[in-house]
Amino acid sequence: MPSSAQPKEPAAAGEAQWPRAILHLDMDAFFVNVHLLDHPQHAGLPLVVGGRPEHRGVVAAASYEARRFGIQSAMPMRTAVQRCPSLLIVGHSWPRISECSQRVMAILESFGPIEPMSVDEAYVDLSGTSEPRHLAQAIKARVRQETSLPASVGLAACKLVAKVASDHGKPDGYTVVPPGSEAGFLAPLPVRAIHGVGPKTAERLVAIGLSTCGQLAAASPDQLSLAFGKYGEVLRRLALGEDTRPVSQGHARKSISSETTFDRDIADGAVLADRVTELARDAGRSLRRRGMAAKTVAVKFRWADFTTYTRQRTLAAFTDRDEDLVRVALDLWREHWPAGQPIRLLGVGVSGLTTKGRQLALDL
DNA sequence: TCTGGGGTCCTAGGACCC
DNA sequence: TCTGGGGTCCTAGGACCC
Repeated sequence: MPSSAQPKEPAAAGEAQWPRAILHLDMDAFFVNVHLLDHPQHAGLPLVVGGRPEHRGVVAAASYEARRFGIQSAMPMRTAVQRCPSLLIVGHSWPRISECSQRVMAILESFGPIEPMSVDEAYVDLSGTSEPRHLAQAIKARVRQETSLPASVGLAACKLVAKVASDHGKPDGYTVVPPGSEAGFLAPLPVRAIHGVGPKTAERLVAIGLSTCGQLAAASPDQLSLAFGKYGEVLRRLALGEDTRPVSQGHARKSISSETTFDRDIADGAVLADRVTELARDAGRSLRRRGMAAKTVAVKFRWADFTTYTRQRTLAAFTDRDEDLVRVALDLWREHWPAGQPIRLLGVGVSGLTTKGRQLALDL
């Protein structure tokens, strides 16, 4: 676990020219530290934010003290408690998390165009500024001053490397990767460090002898193409730190969904139908709150053995009405639920979204 | 007593149209 | 006997991320 708060500047060499300057900011153990703002007496304890073990909860965020017990996010809470019986489990405080997130994003926005990736993470485009390093330090300092929350930042000429850099220095990190030193910075890191290389891809890469970014970068295009098709070349370029994706503001939402895992698997059709109805109404509320309408409705099932199905249907027209969403969701559910089959999770989602304004314009 | 909830993107196959 | 192609829409599943 990296614990240094010292600035790290691999291959720092003179004042480099920045073709683009992209900062990635990632809040450290965000949910945990937001909780500690209001409960300072919990500081220093092994603490996690997440769902209760008796409700099949998982860890959303773990304090650094909890991590020493081998506890990580996404771990089943039951497992976490086994590893640390004295673990303190607290729920999410969504209003507080949202408020802190908005304050952080407002600070970032005052420095340049931002692309938020989640509540606790965003890119800032500092291209064209004369002193991106100083700005990166100023951003980190202002976040700390104005929110009392620690963050890690990474500065590089592309998004991929900025992201890896912010991760590299955690917690409280400040890592600059000057232009030209990207490949050297990435080379010793495991392929898993690349954003987009998950467990499956990493396993396949390791199986063909490519464990580090340096090995991936040096692999023959033919070998990669054979194993990964077109994606092979993408991977190789990422491992070299070549990434031209822009920092883009204003992503349009593509889907909205609501799902629930039951404390115990349920096989009672009446109970399940009620939950499908509630979930469809949740989706309807979300749509209307955002002033959107949807054309496709999907129902998601997860059986006791964790296998997961989705079944979707596209309508003739956009809708944001509970009545329509509930009807389609219930139809899908009835058509595809083998009566009596115990269900672990139910979900209802909508996609094919449009804003109401555009829908009205089309209707006229 | 394993395994949340909210998303995005990609692939692949079938239907359908020109 | 032949069985083109490209484009778009739709569905389902999987990898991945926070």
